[in-house]
This record gives sequence, C-alpha cells and structure tokens, in this order.
Amino acid sequence: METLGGTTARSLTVAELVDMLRSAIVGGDLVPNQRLVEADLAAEYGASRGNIRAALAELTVEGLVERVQNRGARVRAVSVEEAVEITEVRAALEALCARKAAERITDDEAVELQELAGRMKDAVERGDRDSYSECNQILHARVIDISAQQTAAATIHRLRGQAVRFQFRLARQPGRPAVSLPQHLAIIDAVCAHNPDAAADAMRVHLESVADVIRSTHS
Amino acid sequence: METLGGTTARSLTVAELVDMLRSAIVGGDLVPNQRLVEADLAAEYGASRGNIRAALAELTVEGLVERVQNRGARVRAVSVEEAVEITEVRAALEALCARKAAERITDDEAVELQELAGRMKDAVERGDRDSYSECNQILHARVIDISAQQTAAATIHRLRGQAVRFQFRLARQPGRPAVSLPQHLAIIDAVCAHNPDAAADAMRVHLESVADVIRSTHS
DNA sequence: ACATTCAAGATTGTCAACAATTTCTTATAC
DNA sequence: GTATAAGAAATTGTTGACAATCTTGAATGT
Repeated sequence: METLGGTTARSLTVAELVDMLRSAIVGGDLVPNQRLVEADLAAEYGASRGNIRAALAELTVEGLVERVQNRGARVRAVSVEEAVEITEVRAALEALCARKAAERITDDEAVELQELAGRMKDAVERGDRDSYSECNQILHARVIDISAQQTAAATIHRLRGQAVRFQFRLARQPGRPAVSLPQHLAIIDAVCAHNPDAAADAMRVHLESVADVIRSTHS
Repeated sequence: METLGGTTARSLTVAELVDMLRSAIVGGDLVPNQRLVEADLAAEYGASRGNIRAALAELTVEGLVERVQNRGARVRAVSVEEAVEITEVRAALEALCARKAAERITDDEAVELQELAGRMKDAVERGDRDSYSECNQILHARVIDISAQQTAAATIHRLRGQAVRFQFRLARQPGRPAVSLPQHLAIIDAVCAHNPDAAADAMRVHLESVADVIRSTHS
C-alpha cells in the first residue's frame, strides 16, 4: 500500500467498490435491468474482477443487484408492487421509530423539530419544493435518529435504497405538499407531545398514503 | 461437474457453503464470538478458501457474521439490547403481516387457523411444551404466509436468524404458555374475523411481551 | 423457409499462488 | 522483572489463470 504524490496507487478494495457501485445504482448511473458484466466493471473502475465479483455478491444480499447462476448480475428492477410493499414495511418500521422517539425525545430535540415544522410551513407557502423536500428528508432522518433504534434504522436504510427511484418521482408531484404537510405536522406534534401511540399512528398513516400514491401512479 | 455413483464429486459451491454455515451458526454448532478462520473452515468443509471467504462476506451482510479489516471473521454475538430491538422490529413487521392477513384470509385458511387454536389449547392443557412450541412457530409462519408480503417476510426471516438463541431459551420458560396462549388466540380471532386493526394490535402486543421477557431475563 | 446441430466467443465459477497485515514469540536493554 | 523491539508464524487481502457454462451464429439437413 504505497501512496505517491498524494494520490493512492493501490487498487480499490471490496468495501470501496461496494460503496461506489451502490451509489451508481441508487444514483441512477446504472439503470434497472442493466447487465453488470464483471470484466467490464473491472476495467471501468480499475479494479480486479475478483473484487468486483465480491462487491456484486454483497449488493445482491442487499437487494440492489439480481444474479442468476452462470448468467451474471444485473441491476434489480423493483416492480411497482414491490415498491408498495417496501413502503408499507417502511411505514411499519418508521412508525416504531416514531413511537420510540416520542418516548425518548429531549426538550432540545423537541424545539429543533418545532423549528423544522416552521420551515416546512414556510416552504409550502412559498411554493419552494426543494426546501420542502429537504425538510421532509431531515424530518424522517431525525425521528429515526432520536428513536435510537439501530436495527430498525439499518433495515429502513437498506429498503430505502431499493425504492429511491419511486420516492424521487413522488416528491415533485403537483399538489402533494398540500396533503403531506398536515401529516408531517401531526407527526412532529405527537412526537414532541411524548405521545407514542399517536406518533406511531401519524407516521404510519403518512407513509401508507405514500404507498397509496405509488399504487395509483401505476394503474 | 461429474457425478459418480450418486454422490457428487465436485466441491461445494458458495451458495451451498452459505447455507451450511448459516445452519451451523443458527443451529449453535458455531457459537457466538467463535473465530472463523478461512483456512480452517476450508479444510473442514472440503472447500476452497476463496469460496469460504465469499460465503463469509454474504453472511456478514446478513448480520450473522462480524468482520474486521485484516482481523478476520467471527460469529456475531448479539447482545440482549440488540435481541430486544430485533424483537421489537419483528413486532412491527409481523403486526403488518397480521393486518394484511386479516384483509386477505380465505374461509379455508380461517378454519385451518381455528384448528390450530384448538391444538394450542389442548397442548397447554396437557402441558405438552413441544407441541405448543411447534404450533407457535406454525402460527407465526402461517400468518406471514397468508399476508403474502414478500418484503416483510424476507426481513423477518433474516432478523429471526440473528435472535434464535434468545427465542430458544424463552420457549421453555415455566409459566410462559399461560400468558402467551391468550395472546395467540386473540391473534387468530382477529385475523379470522377480518379485523385488520385488531389483528395488528394483537400481534404487536404479543411480540412486545416477548421483548419484555427478553429484557427482564437480562437484568 | 424452418428447425437442428455444432463450433466459436463471451461470461461466469473456481482455484491456487502471492502480497500485505496482524499476532505471537523471542531476544535484548534498562 | 518489566518493557521494548525485532523477527517468525499465522491469517487475511488480492490477483491472474484456468475450467465450466451459457450465448450467438453459421452450417446442415429436411
């Protein structure tokens, strides 16, 4: 492992390749059903085929890649039905996190969430989609963080990676903020009020409405 | 790939090794924190080190094995706190399955569950722990099956693998059937009555009581 | 024209050797 | 006697080569 002139001369490790390939898939550089030929990827990323192979194996277990015996790997294409299922699982898990967050939240964290609620209202009033979308992500991440549920967090994160494509379309659907804003505010209120049952319900209702939208965009 | 005399002469594939190692871990042949030296496993299972290595990588993503850079792999030891978290996640996911099962269950499946309820009552009356434990597993599996939720099912299955050790101890705790039987019957009643909310609540309450028992056995 | 067979090319699966890193053992200094 | 350092052993990380398998396309026969 020598380093010369600031740039590393060594080739990429398996862990690095997993991260790079994961980013490429969730980022859309590698599109669903695209074949992932080991030799090609090795050449493109400047890595050995063995390491590429190992990385693909890991991503297969993560659910981002699909492999069939002797026929190679491709980017897994999640169907609408699967995306709905994934969102429903997320609904159940994030509801759990909301429940735990309502039990554990500190006063400081509560004012932080209240501020976030203010920013979301502002963003919707101003019609600022990007800001609202960003607050949305922050809210979900913050609730999971406050809940301190490692297992749930890891599972949610993995599932999210598989369904980002659908999540993405959804965000900039016209009229969507008008229905999701009150749901988000209800989540914040319940969590800050230390009301576990209400927080879980609010989160579940919110994400199941997301699932409904995904369902309807298909039919 | 030749086969001679009914037994295969080829060495083991990585998929087979993953299955064998997983069984060995969840079955207790490989105990928590036990080091998994690649060369040793290769010799023991009659496989190449490369394949053993690939199998360990997969099991690491599954959460059954722990690896640290340049220091090898060992059977992951899940702490009591983790086991509680896992059970709480299972509670959320199996509650989702119970909800969906209540929506989708057919009349035939309903009578099947009713019969199972009868067998469970009998087993508790007779004090037949093994039979009750078996019915318990069948009930959970059947509800997941009826729900037809692939994503949730896969997630539950993976998590269960990580916590079997705790599940096992619990099953033969004295006085446990007396508290879990009514919970199981409530689940069956709600699912058969096509009552999604009640089914989800009953399942969640049941598995959160399991989580409480795990918590208490520690302190 | 259509189906079948067979060879060539492409791709994945497996393995054994080599390199790098960590851990253990032993020798040396204080 | 303890601490430090150097060397040996054990173990993991990586690579390239070879074998097995699948795919493609041309040749052949009906």
